Amino acid sequence: MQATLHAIAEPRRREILGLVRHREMTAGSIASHFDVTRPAISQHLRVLHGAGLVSERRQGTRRIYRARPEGLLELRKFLDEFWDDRLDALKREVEAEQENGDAGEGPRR
Amino acid sequence: MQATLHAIAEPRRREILGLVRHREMTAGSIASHFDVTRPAISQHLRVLHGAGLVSERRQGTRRIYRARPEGLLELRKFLDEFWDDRLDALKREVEAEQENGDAGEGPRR
DNA sequence: CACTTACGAAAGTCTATGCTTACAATAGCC
DNA sequence: GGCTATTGTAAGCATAGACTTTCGTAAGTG
Repeated sequence: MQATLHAIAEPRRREILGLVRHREMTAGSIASHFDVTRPAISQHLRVLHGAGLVSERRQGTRRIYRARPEGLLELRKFLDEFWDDRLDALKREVEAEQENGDAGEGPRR
Repeated sequence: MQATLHAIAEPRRREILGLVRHREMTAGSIASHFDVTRPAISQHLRVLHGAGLVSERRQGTRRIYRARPEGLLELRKFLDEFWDDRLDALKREVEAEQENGDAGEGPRR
């Protein structure tokens, strides 16, 4: 998950993901969408591939990339758990507050 | 969302989030869980707070922090959309493949 | 008021990283 | 075999960022 977060924390890499989200693209055509040099994009693609966020397929000398949404599964799970746990905690707090119902307490803070 | 990703891409900051996920904590008690200096944690807390991932409350000279799961909403949405879109695309591809049913094509790749 | 406690802010250091300019590798074409 | 096209790799550079030490600040306490 560290690799996933590190990969998508970089704006350019998220843009790349957006490009290959629906269709396959060669490294070259991906690079042509940006104003940085091709090797820079190549390095981003390596990071994305290393994190399992894109698949790489070779066709002759071309390399064809495509988004791999499964690569985001672990992160999604992390966020969902965090979210649920926190909401549960809020719920427990509210309930505890109601149980020791010392009226006239007034709004805290 | 850039701020959110930047914030949680750092492992130490995720640990901090884990600490204050269920309970409030002062900056000092948070820092005591790590082997780096207190100012380092203070800087992490500033990043987390700037990204809206923790709330900050002052009580005398103490600063009390707590996780703010709402701060993850936008990122969750981004991931969900990405996920759904991509699965939809896969579905469309499979259907298209079935429609032009040239049998004997065999498994690709 | 002096003293302590609990912090953040500022400045400097060191590493990580995104970028560039070479260069190498591999596949097709004549 | 040469030639071109498409791409990754290597090395170097400049900026970002995580950390440290030092200092400043605000709230209590005697």
